[in-house]
Order: sequence, then structure tokens, then C-alpha cells
Amino acid sequence: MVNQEIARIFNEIADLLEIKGDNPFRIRAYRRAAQNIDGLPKDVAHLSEKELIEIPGIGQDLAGKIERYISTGKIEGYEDLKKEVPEGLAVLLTVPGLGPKTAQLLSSKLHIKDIAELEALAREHRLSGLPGIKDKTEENILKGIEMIKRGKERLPLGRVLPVANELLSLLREKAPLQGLALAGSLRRWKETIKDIDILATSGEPEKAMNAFVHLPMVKDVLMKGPTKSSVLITEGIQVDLRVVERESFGAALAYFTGSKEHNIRLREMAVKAGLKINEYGIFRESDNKRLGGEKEEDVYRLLGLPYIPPELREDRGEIEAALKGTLPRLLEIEDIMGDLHVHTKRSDGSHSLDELIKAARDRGYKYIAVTDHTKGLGIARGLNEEKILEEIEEIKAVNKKLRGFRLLTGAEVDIRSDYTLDLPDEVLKQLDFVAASVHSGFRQSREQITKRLVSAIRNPFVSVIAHPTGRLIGERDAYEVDLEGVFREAKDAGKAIEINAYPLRLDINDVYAKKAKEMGIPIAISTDTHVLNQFDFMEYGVSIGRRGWLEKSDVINTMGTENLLKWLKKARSAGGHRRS
DNA sequence: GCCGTTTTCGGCCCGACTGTTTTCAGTCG
Repeated sequence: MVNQEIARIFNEIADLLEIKGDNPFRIRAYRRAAQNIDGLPKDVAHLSEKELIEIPGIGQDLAGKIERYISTGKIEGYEDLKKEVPEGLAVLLTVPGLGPKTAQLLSSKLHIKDIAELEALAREHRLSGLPGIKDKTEENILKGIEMIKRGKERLPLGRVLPVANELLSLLREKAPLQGLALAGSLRRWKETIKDIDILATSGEPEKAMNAFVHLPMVKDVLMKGPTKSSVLITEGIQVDLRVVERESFGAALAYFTGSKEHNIRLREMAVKAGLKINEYGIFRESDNKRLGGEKEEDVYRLLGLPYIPPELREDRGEIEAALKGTLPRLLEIEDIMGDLHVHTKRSDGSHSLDELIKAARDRGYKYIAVTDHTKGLGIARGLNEEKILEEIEEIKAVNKKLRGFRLLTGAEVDIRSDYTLDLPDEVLKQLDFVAASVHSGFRQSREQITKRLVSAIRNPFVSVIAHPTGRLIGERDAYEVDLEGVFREAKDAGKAIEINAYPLRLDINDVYAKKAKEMGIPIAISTDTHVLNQFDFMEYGVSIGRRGWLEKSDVINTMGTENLLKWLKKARSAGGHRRS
């Protein structure tokens, strides 16, 4: 999509304007526009000017710039701006702690053009002596460069959350802190995380901060104050701890949870209502009287809004919905009745049916679908026709003995590069549940891969498309695919789309989940469990669903067993008509 | 550059920490 390209250019324009010292609100406008275009599930190339202006943060001017970029490939002013700012200078802004003012200074005095030069000069202590720069600043610049070299700025949620929870329990044990809570993008369940934000109250903040910066995994202390400290831990993750008074805890939690854009919107509303919101509370502007802040709900209540769950706080329309009273009633983990993507040791899973049944029942589930890989996936010991039929027989036998729980016969069939499935219809039609997914040929063209998914959807026996984009967060990009086109087909054929809850997948993501909901496509949230404790991944999937504004009724595995089986049957007959 | 049931012009969120500073600018979130 051209969206990401435009977002990149708008962000670069913001960088360049920042170095020039331009109007900060203009800079903010470019960044906001970039963010909203980036997160848009529609290709801006296909939008009219009127539709562009409906995107928050896009006005007459930027809409025109986008339109002309689509037709001419150029964004006016951008080239001129690049000429005004020395080549490569914007790159310096990627060094943490180094902002536009310092970049400008380094460029004008020392003509530094890239990070390599900056590093060399800092090592030779040639930066010291510039106005406002001494040894310590030099040291911090080198530290910042080290952080860049260490690589990835954002880590997958699934890698960070376990570390964060471990940190919490350690802090509970070692520091005089109360009410410890995760905040920031972790609390919003964003799919990648830049740092771990922790909020707490304490009667002895100084002592608590000391305990924090001396935790065993702390590698470096970035800053340390009485109410806020930041450290770098061994995994290379930054951890911020903020300590506030109890009466401010709710306001601080709202502030520290973000997103920044959501908070800005709230604070703007507050100003208009004669209020002031900061991390200490909600105050009346006229006499600074505290109106609330102990509970997070206070913030929303005093603005006349219903409580907005953290997963929605991205300034993607949740404030408008709250004002109109149309916030979704979000899906809860307790709504999930079963898992529709589970592997056994017959293919590449690790457990028997009995072990899986017990684990699922322990979670209160009513059913699981057994979806072993099929023969196309040799590497995962995929099952051939004979073995699948064998498994069906075994499941039928097990089901006869079960009370209040049901195994669905199923498979995760491979969608081959030649647009066919790797099991014949005669076998598929004997299964309760068929997930179809792509495991190879990722480099095919957008048209080819889209056609593969569409062909699978048009097979009457397919129930759901699993991990529809094939991405592995931080490891492998999604293949090129027209998901919107795939969604339209799924809508016509009455099929579901999966949110794969495996933490490195989270596929489809929140933005497309919202899109699917808007298009009326049923969603299955499934864990792709290979080992028992991976059933716990459901929490990640539900959170992606919540970030996508999903309600219980949008998700098929919130249905009871009978209703689900009915739905599956209907998906078959609906799909059958579309057979091509 | 965006945006408006108080505005089509004049606003635009708010505070902590650091380093280099005699009172604050820069950066970050």
C-alpha cells in the first residue's frame, strides 16, 4: 500500500521541520497525519479528496498533497525542504537523547552528516566545547549510538510481557511499593513494545527507587529521580518506574497508559471544559481545586465520558464513539468457549488428545477443534488422507465417552502455490472444521497469493482462513496480499477469518480485525497450540480482538457447541453456492 | 497544518529529568 510510503514521507517532513525550528504544531500535524494514514486499513490511492479529509488529522492541504502524490509521485515542498536541510542530518534524530536542536548545532558547527561521523568525533572528544555540550553529553550521545546498534527498537509483545511480569513480582518482593501496575503500550496490548512502564505508589519513594535501580537484571541506569526512574535491563529493554501518591494513582495510570495521542485529545477536551488533567489528578482551572484522580474512571467521568478500555486508547475514533455513546462492549476472555486451532502429536504438536482435552476443560472450554497439519507440510509431519481418516475415527470414539465437552474433527490444510488445497474434498467434507492457510510460496505476487486465499475461501468445506498474512513479528514480513479483497470473498461465502493468537503472529492484526468487523465478517480467535501452556496465548488473541473493537457476537468461538456446529454447517452450504 | 454546539482565526497537553546552567533549554513520553 502507498499509505506506508506517504506516512514515511510525512514523518520525514516533520523531522526536517523540527530541525529547521518550524512551528511545533505544524510538526505535530504532520506526525498525526502520518500515524493515521499508517494505521488506515484502506489504500489512500483509492480515496476521493472528500474521503481523505474525513481521516482525522487530514485537512484540505494534506489531502491535496496526498492526491497529487498519487498522480505525480511527488509531494510538493518535500524536495525543497530536503535541500534546505543538509543531507542526512535527519538521521541524527534517531539517536536517543539527541534532538533537533543538537542536530542543528552539530551540523552547523561541525558539518556532521551521519551517525558514523558523529560517533568518531564523540570518541575523539571533539564535541565538547560546543555551546551546551560537555563530557557528559558526549557520553550520552555514544550511549545512544550503542542503543541503535544493538538493533530493534520495538520488541514483540510476546517477548516483553513475560519479562514485565517477572519484574513486577521481583519489585513486589524487593521494593517498598504498593499498587504495582503495568501501564504504557503493554497495558494497551500493542503488538510491539518499546519499553516497560510500571506505576506504583509508595510511602518511601526514594528507597523504592534505590531498590529498583539495583535489581539484579539492571544493566544501566538511564535516569533516576524521586518519582521517575529509567533503567536498561539485560534483555536490552528499557523499564520506566513512576511513583505517585495514592490520591493520584488513577490519573497517573491514565496518563502513563497513553497512548500519547489519546491523552492529548483528553487534555484538549479538559481545557475546553475549564479543567486541567495531569498525572496528579483532574483540576478545575479557575481555582485549581482537585476534582478527582484516585481512580482512572474519574478522568473519563469528569469529562462526561464513559470509561474507555486501555486497548481502545489509540485516538482511532474511540473518543468520538464515547461521546456518542457507541463504544463497543468489548469481548472478554471469559466469553471464549473453545479453541479452534490445536495441533496434536500426530503432526507437529506435543500432546495426545487426552492431554489436550484435560487442559482445555481446565480452562472451562466446551470444545476444541483438532487441526493437525496436512500432507503438504512435510516438515510438520502433515497427515495424508489415510491418517486424517484414522484421526477422525479416534476423535469419534473419544467423543462418545465425553460429557459436556466435544472434540471437533478438523485439519489445517495447506493452500498450495497452484491454488489448490492439499486434501481432496471427499476427505474435507468429513471434517467438522477446516482451517486453510499458506505455508509456502510467500514470494508469489500479490495477485497470486490473493488468488490462493480466494480459492480456498470458495471451497465449500473450508471454515476459516488461518493466519491470513503469514507474518512473524520482527522476523518475517507479511506476504503481499489484498486482504480487503479476501475479506469481500469471505463475506460473500460466509466464512470466518482467524486472529491467530500465537504471540509472534497476531495475525490478522488489530487494524484488520476492526476492518473485518465493519465488513461483518465472523472472526475465530485461536491459539495454534502445539504445547499445552500455549492455550494461554488466548489472552493475546482476545486483546488483539479488543484492540479491533470486537464484541462477543463478532467471534464464532464464543458460541456454545450446538450453535457453533450449526454455524459451521451453514458456512458450508453458503460456500457451496460459490463453487467455481 | 488542523480544527470549531462558545471560534473560519487563533488557539493547539503537560510535566519529569538531565546537563550545563546562575534560571533554563533540550529531550522524552
